[in-house]
Amino acid sequence: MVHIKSMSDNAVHIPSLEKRTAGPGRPRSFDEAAALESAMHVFWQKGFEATSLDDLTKAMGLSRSSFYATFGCKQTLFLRALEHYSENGIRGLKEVAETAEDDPVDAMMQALSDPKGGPRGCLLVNCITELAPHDDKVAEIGRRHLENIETLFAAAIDPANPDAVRDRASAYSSLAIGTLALRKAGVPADRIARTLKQARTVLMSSTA
Amino acid sequence: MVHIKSMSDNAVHIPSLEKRTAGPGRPRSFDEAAALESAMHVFWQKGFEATSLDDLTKAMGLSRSSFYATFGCKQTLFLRALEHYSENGIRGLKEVAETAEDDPVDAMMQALSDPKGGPRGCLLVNCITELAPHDDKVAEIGRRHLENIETLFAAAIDPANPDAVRDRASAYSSLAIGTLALRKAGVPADRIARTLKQARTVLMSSTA
DNA sequence: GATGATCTGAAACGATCAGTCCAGAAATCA
DNA sequence: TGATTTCTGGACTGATCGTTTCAGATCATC
Repeated sequence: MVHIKSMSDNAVHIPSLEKRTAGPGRPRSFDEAAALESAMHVFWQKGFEATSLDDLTKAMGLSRSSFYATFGCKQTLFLRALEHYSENGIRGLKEVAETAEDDPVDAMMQALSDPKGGPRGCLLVNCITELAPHDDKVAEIGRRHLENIETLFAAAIDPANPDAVRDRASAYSSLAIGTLALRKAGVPADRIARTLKQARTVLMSSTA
Repeated sequence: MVHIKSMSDNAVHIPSLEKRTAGPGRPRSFDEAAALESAMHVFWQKGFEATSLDDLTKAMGLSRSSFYATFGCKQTLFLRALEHYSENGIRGLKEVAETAEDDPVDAMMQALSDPKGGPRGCLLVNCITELAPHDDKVAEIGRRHLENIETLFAAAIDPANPDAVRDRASAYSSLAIGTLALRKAGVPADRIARTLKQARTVLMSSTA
């Protein structure tokens, strides 16, 4: 732990957000979005605390100087990575629901419980667990993410009246997220699938 | 991160386990079990990585020397703390189920979702999220813990034939654990309670 | 070619980390 | 009393941490 004056401090300066107009000078030789994506994957794999600046610069292919000139500091990059992850994740989940062949709810639960990230689970759930209790910004991003997931579930359950099934949507969401712990602990995938299917069958058969 | 040669290495030396026979010399002036308990709470609050030796010794009321003489190193203490937590937690959950006035399953879900640890959630779920993918020992302790929870649920659902309702027990367990993420993200308690109640009602009404 | 922005790589900063070691005080037993 | 063990507290090691700074190379515009 270093003197990072609480990651929750407001008004962090993010240099790269003031896009400079094309003019004289050497142009940026790396793709900022691609670098952000790479950083996200590192945070995803190792968590915030365990990710070092060397890990980041190595994965992003940047020198330390460019890193700080572009992203300000580790925490702001981290928050941007979280936002990026959330946007991507929600968009992806929406697509899963829309392109599902028969049961969109089932497809969403599958996608949440067995994410493309593999055993890394969901970056935001990881971060909520690791940091949210001590960091308001992370908590808020996490809350928004969970809320968006619930909204998608509600829409999938009853497109005509999603507000009425909000609690059930929340239950689906929580259940899928809960199975991530099983997966990370090494419980075999088929057992998790059975758990999910069982719950889905029961919840589906009910109209409550 | 330091050179901790992977926490998963086997055969870690734990000095305190060779209990010394009462003989000459100054007797130990602190309660090892109480110190372990204190350490557990620190890990619970901050996680493994973010907990420093100073945090530990301060909370445990030990000098650095006594700490290392008694517990060997941070990792072994940590693993002992996890075991201690799991035993306590399972015993407590069992008691909750046994002393529940009407619905033991409901009482268990409440206890899991709103643990005595408050916003810290469940220590083992936290550790699974933070460390299990990179640490076999943590993963194994976590897996055992989750399994024990499921067993308790199964016994509460159908004491006569718990094996038959294992999947449903797993669903209850995962759901309760999933709501911990909501809690940590700062979702209001009453909304979480509604989610839980909704799922419980539905799952209860079914015999599947 | 000059200017200016960005690049690189490396060095250095102060701080914190886990873990070791030591000297002296304190407390028990023979 | 003497032997033995644990106590405390602080100094120390070697490493890593996030961050800053700098000199020199590079590449675009004027």
